[in-house]
Amino acid sequence: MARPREFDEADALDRAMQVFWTKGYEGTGISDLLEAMQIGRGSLYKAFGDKKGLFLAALKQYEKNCIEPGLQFLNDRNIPDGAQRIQMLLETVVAVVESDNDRRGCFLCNTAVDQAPHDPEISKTCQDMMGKMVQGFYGALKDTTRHKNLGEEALQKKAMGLNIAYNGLRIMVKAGYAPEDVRKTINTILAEFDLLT
Amino acid sequence: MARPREFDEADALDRAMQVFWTKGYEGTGISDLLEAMQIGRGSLYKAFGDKKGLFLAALKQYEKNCIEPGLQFLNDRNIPDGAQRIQMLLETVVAVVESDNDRRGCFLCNTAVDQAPHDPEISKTCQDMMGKMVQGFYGALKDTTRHKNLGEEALQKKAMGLNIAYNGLRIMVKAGYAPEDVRKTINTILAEFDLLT
DNA sequence: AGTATTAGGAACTGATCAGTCCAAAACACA
DNA sequence: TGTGTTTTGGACTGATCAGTTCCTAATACT
Repeated sequence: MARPREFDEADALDRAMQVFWTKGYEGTGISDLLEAMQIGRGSLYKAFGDKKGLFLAALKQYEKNCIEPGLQFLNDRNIPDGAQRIQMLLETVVAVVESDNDRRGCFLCNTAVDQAPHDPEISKTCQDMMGKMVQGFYGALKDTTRHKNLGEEALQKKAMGLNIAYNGLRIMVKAGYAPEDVRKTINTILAEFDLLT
Repeated sequence: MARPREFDEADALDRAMQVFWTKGYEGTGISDLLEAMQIGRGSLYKAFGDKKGLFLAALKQYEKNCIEPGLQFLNDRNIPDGAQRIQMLLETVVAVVESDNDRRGCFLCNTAVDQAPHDPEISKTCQDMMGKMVQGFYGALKDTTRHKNLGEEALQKKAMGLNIAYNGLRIMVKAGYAPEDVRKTINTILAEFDLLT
C-alpha cells in the first residue's frame, strides 16, 4: 500500500560500485553517484542511508560480483591442477590492462589502502574479504601435486603469501608499469612459490 | 633586495608530507596543510604553486627522507649478508605498527594506489621511486651467498618480486591485520624467496 | 633615508561538498 | 473513488573546497 521503488537496487549498486572503484571514496561526489545510478538524491539517501552506507554496500557488491567468482575459479576442479588456476588468476591482473586498459586495480585493495585505516567497520570488512581470498588460494594449493603433502599451517602461510603477492601486483599495475613487466613479475612469483607448471 | 622567507622550506615540506601521508591527497585540505606547516595561505601558494605541486614536492621529500635511507640500508655492507638486510627491512614494516601503532603504510604505495592512475606526472614519479626500491633489493640480493651466482636478469626479477611482496605487506598492515599475522607472512615470503638465514 | 622586490596574511571568490526537507507522484487497499 | 504509505526529485542548507587578490611587512641595495 505504498509507492513502489522505481529503480533496481542491485543494478544501482553495481553502478555505484563502478564509480567508487574508479574514483575512490574521497574522490567520489554524491552527484557522481546520482548520475551513474540514474536516481535522485532522495532515493539514494532513503535506500542507502548516507555516503558511507552506500560505500559499504558497494564493497559487499564487489565481494559478490568479483571476489566470489574468483574464489569459485580457484576451487574449480574442472582445471585439475591448482597451480594452473593460480597462474590463470594472476594473469587476469595483467589481462584487464591489456584488453581494456583498466588500471583501477582491485577495489578491495584500493579500499584497504585509502579507507580501512580511517574506519574500523571498513577495516573489518577488508580483513574478512582478504581472508576469503586467502582461503581461495588455499583451496587451489591443496590441489597441487607438489604441495598437497604440506601441512595445513604451511599451506595457510603459503596462501597468505600468495595473497600479498597478488595485492602487490595490483599496486604495480596502478603505479603504471607496462603489461610485460607485470607479466614477468607474475612468472617470478610463480617460480618463487614453486608453482611453475 | 627583497623580504626573506620566514619559514624553512624543507621543514614545512616535512610537515606537509606527514599530512598527505596520513590523510591521502583527496583527504587533505589546504587548511590541514596550513595548520601543520605553520604558514599562511599566501606563503604556501607562493612557494609551492598549488596543491598538486606541494604534493609532488612532498612525495620527493618522502623519497629523500624514507626511500633513500632504505636503499642505503639495503646496500650497507656493515651487515655482510644481504638476506639479513632484506629481512630487517621487511621487519620495519611490522615494527612501526607495534611501536607506534602506525598504520599509514608506505606513502609511495599509498600514492601509487590512489593518485597514480589519475595523473601521469604522479604515475611517472611512482614508477621511478619503485624502480629505486627494486634496485635496493637487487643490491642486497647480490650480497647473498645463495644468489650471487644467479644471472643479472634473474636477480632483477627476484628483486622485483620482493618489491611487490613488500607492497603487499604494506597493504596487509593497512587492512588492519594483527602484527603477528604480518610477521608470519614476512617469514613466509623470506622462505619462498629462499632468503632464510 | 628611499626604493625596489618579495613574503605574509586575511578577506574574499565561486564551486562543490554531504545531507535535509518537502510537496508532488505513484502505488495498494478499502 | 478515496485514503494511507512510500518513493521521488528538486530546492535548499551551511560547511568546506582550492585558489585569488590585495594590502602590509620586511628585507637588500642605492
